[in-house]
Amino acid sequence: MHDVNVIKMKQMAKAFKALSNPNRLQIYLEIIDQRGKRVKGQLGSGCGISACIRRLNIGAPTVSHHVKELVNADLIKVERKGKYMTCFLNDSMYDDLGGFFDGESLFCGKGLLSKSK
Amino acid sequence: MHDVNVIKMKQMAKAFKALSNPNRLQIYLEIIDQRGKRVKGQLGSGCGISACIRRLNIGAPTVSHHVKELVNADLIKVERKGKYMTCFLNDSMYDDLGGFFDGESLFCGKGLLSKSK
DNA sequence: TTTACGGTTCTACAACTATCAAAATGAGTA
DNA sequence: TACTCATTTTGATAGTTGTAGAACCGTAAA
Repeated sequence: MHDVNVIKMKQMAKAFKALSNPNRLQIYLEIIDQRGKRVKGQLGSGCGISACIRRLNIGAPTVSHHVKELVNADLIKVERKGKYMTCFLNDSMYDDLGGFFDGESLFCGKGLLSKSK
Repeated sequence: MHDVNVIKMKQMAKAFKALSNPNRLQIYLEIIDQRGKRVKGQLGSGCGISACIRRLNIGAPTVSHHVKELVNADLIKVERKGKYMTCFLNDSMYDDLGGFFDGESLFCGKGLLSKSK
């Protein structure tokens, strides 16, 4: 009886996990901050990875790993421009996460859990 | 130069970590679902722990552990009613998390990270 | 082509996490 | 008091995660 909600919930848990590490959360915030946001199709300025590496107190391999996790959780997208890597916010996931806490969520008050009674 | 935002961000990371486990997320959703919500001061029906234990496929000690983590992350509150334990949503944290993703957050576009340039 | 640089992959390890079983606690009830 | 039930604590274990170091890959500039 696999509900669409169950899938979405797993996706949410994955996103929360990606945001649960302070360094990863900072990277995510930096990406939001650098206006890689609300520019579907045509990309905004985005956020360079090397900037993150410089600002955070962790090594390049670790940042690379974190970025991969954020991509894997659908929170951000990355794009290669020649030698450089730029990160952009995934707007739809950002919106989904916002919807999760707005009291109108698919998850609250119906479906998923309440059906098991 | 410890900002209030830095503290808040750590709190957020902690909350996300608490929600990053699927079972814990389900418990949280169940607590929202059972109307332990929007009833400041006077508590709603809340969510019994034994109900969670029955519905989730994990043992009582594990549920107890998860509930403690949710409390520790300020996501929920618990109250003993005689023999039973009841969980209630922490509204202010719920709102904070919602605010995180609404584009108006303290974290976006100013403070915290942008100040480092 | 050689060099430099941005970023990745691989490997390893310490620290942490989820889970269970068993024992303990605590509150109501007989 | 003794008994029962709900929940917690303790202890153990299997698995996961964050991180760094070393080596590597791709691109661009000299």
